[in-house]
Amino acid sequence: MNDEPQLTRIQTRNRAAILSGGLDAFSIAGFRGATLDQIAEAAGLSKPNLLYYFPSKDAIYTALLEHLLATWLDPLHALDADGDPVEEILAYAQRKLVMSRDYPRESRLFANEILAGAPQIGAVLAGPLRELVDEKAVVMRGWMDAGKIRRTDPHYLIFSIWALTQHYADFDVQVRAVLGQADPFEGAGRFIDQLYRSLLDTAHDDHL
Amino acid sequence: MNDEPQLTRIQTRNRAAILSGGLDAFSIAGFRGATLDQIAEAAGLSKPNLLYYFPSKDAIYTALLEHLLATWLDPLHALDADGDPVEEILAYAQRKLVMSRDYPRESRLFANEILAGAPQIGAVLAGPLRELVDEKAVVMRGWMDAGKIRRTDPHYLIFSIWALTQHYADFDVQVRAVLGQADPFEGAGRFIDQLYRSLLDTAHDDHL
Amino acid sequence: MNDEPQLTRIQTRNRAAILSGGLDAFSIAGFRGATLDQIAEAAGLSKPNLLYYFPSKDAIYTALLEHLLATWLDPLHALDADGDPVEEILAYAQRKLVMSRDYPRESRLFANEILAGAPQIGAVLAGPLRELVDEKAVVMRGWMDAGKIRRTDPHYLIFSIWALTQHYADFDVQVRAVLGQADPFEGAGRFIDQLYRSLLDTAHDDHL
Amino acid sequence: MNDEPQLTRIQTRNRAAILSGGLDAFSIAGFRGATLDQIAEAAGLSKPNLLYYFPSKDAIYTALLEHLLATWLDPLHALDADGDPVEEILAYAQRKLVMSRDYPRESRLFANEILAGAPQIGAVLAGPLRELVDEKAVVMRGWMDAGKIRRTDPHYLIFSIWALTQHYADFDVQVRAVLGQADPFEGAGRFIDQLYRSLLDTAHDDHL
DNA sequence: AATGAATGAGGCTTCATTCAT
DNA sequence: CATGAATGAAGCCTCATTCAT
Repeated sequence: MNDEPQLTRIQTRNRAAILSGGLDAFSIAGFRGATLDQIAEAAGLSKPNLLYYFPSKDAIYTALLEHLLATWLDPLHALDADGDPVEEILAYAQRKLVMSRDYPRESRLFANEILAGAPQIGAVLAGPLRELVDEKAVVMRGWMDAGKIRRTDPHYLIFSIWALTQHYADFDVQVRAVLGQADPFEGAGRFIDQLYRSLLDTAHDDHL
Repeated sequence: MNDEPQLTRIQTRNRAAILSGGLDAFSIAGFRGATLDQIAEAAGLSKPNLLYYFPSKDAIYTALLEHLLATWLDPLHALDADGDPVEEILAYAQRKLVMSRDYPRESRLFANEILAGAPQIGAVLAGPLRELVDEKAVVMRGWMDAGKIRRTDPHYLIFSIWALTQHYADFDVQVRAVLGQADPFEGAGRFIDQLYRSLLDTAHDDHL
Repeated sequence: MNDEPQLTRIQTRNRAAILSGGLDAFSIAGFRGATLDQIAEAAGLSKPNLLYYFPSKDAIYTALLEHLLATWLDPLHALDADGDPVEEILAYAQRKLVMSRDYPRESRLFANEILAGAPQIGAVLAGPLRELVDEKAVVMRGWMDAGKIRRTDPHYLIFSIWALTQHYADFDVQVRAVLGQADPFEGAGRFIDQLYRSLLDTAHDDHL
Repeated sequence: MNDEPQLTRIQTRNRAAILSGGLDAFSIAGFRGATLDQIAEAAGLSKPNLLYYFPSKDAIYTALLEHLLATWLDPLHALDADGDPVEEILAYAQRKLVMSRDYPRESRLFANEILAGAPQIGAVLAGPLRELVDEKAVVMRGWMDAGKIRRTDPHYLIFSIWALTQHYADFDVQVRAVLGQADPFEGAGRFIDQLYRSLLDTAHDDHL
C-alpha cells in the first residue's frame, strides 16, 4: 500500500536540507531567479550531489509546490458548516494568519508562482481550489440565507481573507519597514478579528 | 531648473517601449528572472540598441521602480484630513483598486521587489513611505478621537487596504481561475466598500 | 521567392567554418561523442560565438545531415533509363566512388548516423530513399527483362554499390593500414568496374 | 599455463552481462557517446558494482575489442589454399555474412572504432591484419596464376567481401528501411554468391 | 559482492555586456 | 541611432570515477 521507497537517514536529512534551501531561494527570487548554487550552498551540498537527490531544479520546485498545495488548503477545508458561522470564519482567518507567520517562505513561494502566471499550478487553481472555494461559498450563502451572518459575496469574502493574511508574509519587509520592526502579527490578528466581526454582524444588515 | 536632456521623438518612443517591455518582463519574472532578450523583443529593439538607451539591465529596473514610487503613493497623499472621514477612506481604497485594475504590471513589479526583500527600495519604505503612513495615521486617529469613525489601528487599516486592493492585480491569475474569468474588479469594489463601511461605522463601537 | 536571409561575408565564412568543423567532429565521433569545444576550436570561434550562428549542437548536426541528404542521392537520380544499361550502372558506381574519395567526411557522418539507428534521418530512409530505390529497381528490371543485363536482384545490386564504394571512405583507416598507405581509389575503381561487368554481362546468363 | 584467475559463477555472469551491455551501448553510440549508466542499466548492475568488475569504461571497451579481434579474423584464417578456389572464396564470403547476421553488434562496434580512426586497434590493422591479408592474397594470386580463378586484385577482392557482408550489419537500419523490413540476409547471400561466381569464372578472362 | 553517497571535470546553453562599424 | 559580431561568466546538467560501508 506504500510505494514510497524507504529513505536512509542521510537521504532524509539531505532531501530536507535541499527543500529548505530551495524554499529560501525560490521564495525570494522565483523559479527563474533562483540558482542551484544558492540552493546547494544553503543545503551544504555540492551541486552534483544535490542533483543526486533531485534530478533537476524543476524537480525541487515541483516538490515544494506539491508539498505546499497539500497543506495550503487545509485551513479552508476545516471550515465547518455546522459550527458557529462568525466564529468559523474568524477562526479560518486566524488559521491563515498563523500560517503566514509560521510559514512565510511558503507563502512567498506561492506568491511568486502566481505572479509568474502560475505556470505549474494553474490547473490546481482552476480545478481543486475552485471547487473547494465554491463548496465553501455555498456553506456561507446558507448561513446568510439563515440570517446568521450578514449578506455579502462569499467569494470576495474568501479572497479578502487570503489577501489580508498572506500580506503579512508576502509584504513582510514593507510592513516591518513601516511599523519599525515590531512583530506585526499580533496587531494584525486583532485588526482582522475586528474587521470581520463588523462585516458579519447581522445588526448591520439594514444599512445596506 | 530642468537638468533633463531634451529627447528626440525616437528617443522618447524607444525609452517608453523599453520601459513597457521591462515592466512586462520584470513584473512576471522578477529582476533576476527577466532577461534583456525578452525586453528587447518586447520593445522591438536589438539588444545593443536597448543598451544604448539604458546602460544596463539594472538601469531599466531602477527607472521603472522610481517611476512607480513617484505615483504609488499619490492615492494616499490625496487622503484629505478635512474631508468626510468614511468617504475619504473609502475613496482611497477605491483609488487603490482602480490602480490595481489599470496598472496591474506596476503592482506586480512592486510585489516582486518586496518579495525579493526590497533590495532597491528598502530605503524608501523605511523613509518616505513610513513617514507618509505615520502622517495619515495621525489624521485617522484624529477622526477616531472625534468619534467620526470607529476606533481601530490606523496602520493595520492602511495595510488592509493595500492588501485587499493589490491582491486583485498580484493574484489576478488565481482570482480569475477561481471565479471563472469574470472581471473581478466590480465585485471587489462593492465588497471592499461594504467591508470598510461596516468597520468604520461608529454604531458598532459599543460592541467592542 | 527566396526566404533565405542575406548573409554577410562574416556570417558566410563562420557558418561554413562551423559546418566544416562539425563535419570533422561528428564524422569521427558521432553526435553524442563530438563536443562543441572541438567544433568551436576547429572553426576558430569561441563557443558562445559558435552558438550565435547555430542555436544548438543539434542544429549544426541537422544542418549537416540536410545538406548531405540533398546531394547524397544525386548519383542515383542520374541513373538514366534510356542510357546503355551496363554503362549506366558502372557510371553510377564510379560516381559513388568519387564521392567517397572527395567527401569522405560526409560518408562517415552518414555511417555514424545509420550506426546510431538513424535517429534523425530514419524517415528519409523509409520515404524518399526507398521510393527512389524502388523506382530505379524498376528501371533495372526492365533492362533485365529486355535481356540487356544479366538477371539479378536490383535492390541487392544497389546495396552492393553503396557498400563497395562507401567502404573506401568509412573504412579508410583500415584500407590504408592493410595496403600500406597507397591511395586506394584507383585500384578500387578498377576492381569495381571488373566486378560489375562480370556480373552484368549477359553471356553468363546460361550459367545460372 | 593459465594466468587467468578462477571466476565464480556470479563473476562470470556479471562480466558477461557487462560486456553485452557495453556491446549494446558502444556499437550504437561509439566509445565517447556511450555511458556507463547505459551499460550498468543494461547489465542490471549499479554503476559502482560495474566498476568493481572492470576498472574503467575504457577497460570494458578494450575487453570487447580484444574479444572481437580474436574471432574477427577467423573466417579469413580458414580460407584454405588447398581447397577449391571458387568455393573457398564463396565460403569465406558466406561465413562473413553469417557473422554479420549473428553478430551485428560486434560488426557495428568494429565499424565505430574504425570510423573514429581506430584509436585502439590501429596497430592490429597495420600488423596482424595486414599480414594475414597479404598471406591470403598470395594464396589467391597463386590460384590466378594457375588459371583457377580469374585474375583480379586480391586485396580489393578481400575488401569487397568485407564491405558487402558487413554492410548488412552496419547499415541494417537503412537496408530494412529500403526493403520494408524483410530479412535481408537470404537475398544478400544469393546475390553475393552470384556476384563472385561471375567475377571468378575463368570463362570471362578473354573479355578483359 | 554490492550499494549509497559524493564529486571534479566537462558539456550544452544563456545572458549581460562590449566592440566595431 | 542601430546592428552584427563577440565574449566571459554563470547556469543547469551529465558523467566517469571515488569513497565509505
